[in-house]
Parts: sequence; structure tokens; C-alpha cells
Amino acid sequence: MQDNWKIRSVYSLLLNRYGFLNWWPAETKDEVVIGTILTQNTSWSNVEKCIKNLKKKNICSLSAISSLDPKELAPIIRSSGFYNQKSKRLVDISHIITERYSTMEKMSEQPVDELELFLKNIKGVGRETMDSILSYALQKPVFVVDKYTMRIFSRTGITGDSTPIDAIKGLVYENLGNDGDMLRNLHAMLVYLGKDHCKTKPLCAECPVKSVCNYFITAGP
DNA sequence: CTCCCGTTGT
DNA sequence: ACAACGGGAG
Repeated sequence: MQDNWKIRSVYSLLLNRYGFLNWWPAETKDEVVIGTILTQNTSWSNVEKCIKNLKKKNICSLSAISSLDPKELAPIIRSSGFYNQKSKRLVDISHIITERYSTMEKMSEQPVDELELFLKNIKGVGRETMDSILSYALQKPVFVVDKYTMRIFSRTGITGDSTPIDAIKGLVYENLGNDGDMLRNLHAMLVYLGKDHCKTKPLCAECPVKSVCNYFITAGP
């Protein structure tokens, strides 16, 4: 057990600023899965339009998408970028999930280890997408590590520059516990912090965690 | 390391 | 016009 005061400190500073966020904008579990694929290397505003298009056509569900031809789906999700890849991946994952579990409800009854093995073998589902599905669609107690997490943890000095994802997750579980709602809230707050302050060119002036951030204290502006 | 891409902000 | 932005596969 490696004790890391800074991570606890960052959590409470973030909670202070953002409060409890009930996050991942989606109406259904299917929609979360669809969103995790569409938002790969893409900002959320681009994804929203796709979701809107899918809803308008009444095909915003895994069962509907599973019977689509990627060729006809591609133009509908165009605004998310990489639409040819994502179109194939989306039809593929919809097929595989509905085939195996029928519904997301059924799927969420399975233990995490089994779900991990299952998800990890799907093309187009990498670490972050898998963890996002586990956490936000299936309500499992999993911490999602994304680009913002890495940047914020490394700048603050919570982790080193290239700490592996598993180590980051371990650090979070050991110091903050593994309550699902808390883990989802932490990830959500880190996303907000990343968008608001911890950008490539950081805006430290109003940053809620600057008091414990190595980047601000030493190298910072 | 390269390819896959549209949207938003400057 | 052009830079910033953001995951995964091969």
C-alpha cells in the first residue's frame, strides 16, 4: 500500500470546486456504449450530433445498430471523425454484445472479471473504452484513466511522467477506495479540470488544485 | 511510430 | 487559414 496524500488532497479540492457530478450524458446503457466508441480521440461536442442523428432515426440502440450495414451508418456518425473505422467498430460491438448477452441489463449481472475478458477481445475496445463501459454502462467500480488523468496526475506529481495505467488505477483504489460512484465522480471531475484548466497550455490561475501541483509550484507560469 | 478525421477556437 | 483536441490498431 503506497500512501499518497496528494491524490486525496486533489480529490477533496476538486469536490470543493465541482461538487458531486452525476456524469456521462446518456439516457440509456446502450447510449453509453455507443458514446464510448464515438468519443475515441474526439471531443464530446462532435459526438452529440451523432447521438442526435441516431435518435432521430430511431436507431440509438445496440440491437438497431447491430443489423446495420457499416456503409449506411458511416455518414450518420460522420461528425465524430474516423467515421469509417468507428462505423465498423460500432456495428461489430453491437453485434457481439447483443449476441452474447442480449441486453446491457443482462450483461451487467456478470462479474467484472468475466466482462473484462469479454470486452478486451473486441476490436475497437481498448483500455479506456473497456473501463468506460464497465464503469458508466455496467455500473462496476472501475476507475477510468484517460489523457486528462495522465496529464493531471503527472503535472501535479501524484504519479511520474509515464506511470502505467494499472499503477494509476491501483493508486486510486488504495488511497480513495473503490466505491463506484466516487470513482465515476473523480473521473468526471478530472475531465472538467482538464477542459477548464489542465490543457496542453495550462491555465493555472484559477485552477482548484494549484496549491498542491508541482507544475504550478515549480515549473509553472 | 503512423494512420484514421471533423469541429471549434483563434 | 490553421492549430488544438482526443483512443486504438497495426
